[in-house]
Amino acid sequence: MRLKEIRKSKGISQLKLALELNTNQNTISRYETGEREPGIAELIKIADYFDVSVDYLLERTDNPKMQK
Amino acid sequence: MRLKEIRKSKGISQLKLALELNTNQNTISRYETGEREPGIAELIKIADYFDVSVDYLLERTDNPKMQK
DNA sequence: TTCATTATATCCCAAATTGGGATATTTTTA
DNA sequence: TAAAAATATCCCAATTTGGGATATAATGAA
Repeated sequence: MRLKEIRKSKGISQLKLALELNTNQNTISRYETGEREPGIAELIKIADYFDVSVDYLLERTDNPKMQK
Repeated sequence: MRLKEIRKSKGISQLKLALELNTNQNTISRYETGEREPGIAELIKIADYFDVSVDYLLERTDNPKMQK
């Protein structure tokens, strides 16, 4: 996941992101370290929050935005 | 997930898909009925097998292909 | 139609994975 | 360098998962 990179580019902390997504800071940390992975619903929440495609979030494309 | 629709458009059975993805027919069935959901690795396997974007698979875009 | 075959859904269960609270560690900054 | 902020890790109960087995549904040939 490109989560850490995206989050940092927006300049927000794990804690702030966690609050925005109604989860915990440790959960975000574990997504970023790859220790755990989000389910689909969470994946989509993250992509939507940052306004990027899931494919981009998963490092499957260089283009951040999904096609409509 | 748009899995059932995509699979049918390719004219293959759950069993054949399961064999291609090294899993079981009942697992595919449950993805299609929404009873269970795949992890990220499986999601990507499915998208790659059908050559569609994860966003398309997840019904987040009308365009099947991801951008490179 | 009926019977056989193929396709799909569901049951049970052990194992793996998850999220949260608490806390430790690391990083930043005053 | 001490306090504060940010991030990582520990433990654990609870949820979720995949697989084997099997039930149900759909297809189609005779």
